[in-house]
Amino acid sequence: METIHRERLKKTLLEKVDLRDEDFEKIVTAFKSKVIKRKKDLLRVGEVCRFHAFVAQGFMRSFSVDGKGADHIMQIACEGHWIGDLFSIFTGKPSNLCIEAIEDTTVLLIASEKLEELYVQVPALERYFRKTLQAAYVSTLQRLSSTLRDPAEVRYLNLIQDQPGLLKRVPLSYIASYLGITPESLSRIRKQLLENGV
Amino acid sequence: METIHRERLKKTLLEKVDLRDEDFEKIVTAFKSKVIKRKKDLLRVGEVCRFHAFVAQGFMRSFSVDGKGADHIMQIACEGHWIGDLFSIFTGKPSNLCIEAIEDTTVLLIASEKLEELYVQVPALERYFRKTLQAAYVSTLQRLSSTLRDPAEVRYLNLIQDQPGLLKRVPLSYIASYLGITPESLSRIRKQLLENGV
DNA sequence: GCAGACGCTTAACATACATCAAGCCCATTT
DNA sequence: AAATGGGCTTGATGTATGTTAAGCGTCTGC
Repeated sequence: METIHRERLKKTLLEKVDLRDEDFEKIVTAFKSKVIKRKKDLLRVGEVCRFHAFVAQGFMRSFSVDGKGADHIMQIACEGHWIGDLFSIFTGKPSNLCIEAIEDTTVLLIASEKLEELYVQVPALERYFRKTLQAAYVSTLQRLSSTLRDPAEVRYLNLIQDQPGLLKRVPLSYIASYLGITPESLSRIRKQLLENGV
Repeated sequence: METIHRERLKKTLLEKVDLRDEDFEKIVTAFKSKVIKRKKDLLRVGEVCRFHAFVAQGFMRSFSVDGKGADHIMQIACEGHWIGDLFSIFTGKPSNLCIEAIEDTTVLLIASEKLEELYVQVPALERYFRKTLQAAYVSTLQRLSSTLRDPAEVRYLNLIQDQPGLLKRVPLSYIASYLGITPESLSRIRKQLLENGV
């Protein structure tokens, strides 16, 4: 594993918990790195997801495909974030999601079983994941709330305010899908905003 | 605390983890019961939520109010389920939600701080809440996914299939709000379904 | 340098759902 | 029994978003 990716992982863990160097060494050996080319996938619909993936460099997305073949993006994960299908990991059932690289991406993978074992040896790691899970849950609740009550224009503005980097590196069609609208609708919304000087 | 409510709590915990009687005794003394009359609230917008509430009997709902004064129901919790504002509990910030009784309801309250202390004394309790949190998160992800991809009719059918009891005890206007539509729209959807003999 | 694919935009039209306003049914109060 | 109010439905109309189809740049592989 390249040093830069190790350091990226270490930095991310240290943001939430204290970790002795020897603990980090134990942790890092449980990961293996993998490069995924743009538009290639890490998980396909129907497979059981047995890993958590840490995005060391690049962008990944997870999405489901509806009856008409349209994508619906659940998550967009950039450097320093995790991606996986928690439904499949926790229940052991086949995933309804596809996980794929948006650009050439390096992920660090850890088997979910292995992670459970590490929890016992390194309690700080369990604390890290509990905190991360809590934060992700709260953020999903807010996304749901916003989806239920705000029009697409407001959701778009909130998104680019929270994650300005997205616009630069992710196609607009993906952002539209993440917001739950079509690329055409997003295009109209953006035009409207431009005309009003926002 | 009435015996029937103690037993309701005990039964719910035992569904997910093993628990010695003495541990349950330790746990149960940390709760205090409270009766909330129909339409009265347990938490108001702007307050910091410092508790988890176990619904021992009755129905509670949590909702936010938008700029036009319309409710948007985030959660409907019946007997054996938990309700609270995780955003506020985890961040310590004031809540954007109101939590209120749908019918006369008995809740068992535990301070979130107290719960943290109990985790140390009774590891099985921490395991219980971790599992519960995971399940709730996964279920929220699926609700979000459905909200993004399915029309309201499908979401309604899924809801009454998963929780048939709701229809009997919760006003349709609340179900509409939970689905993210108006009561008028839900009424039309139900009419349509009746005409098609569903 | 060119063909093709991709990402984005635009326009015309269709649909799902919201809004506004009215009225009905049923339970509760008087 | 009449009056009241809440919950639900209905109809007419409005709006946000979807659908279909076309076109336009830009990048990329050949």
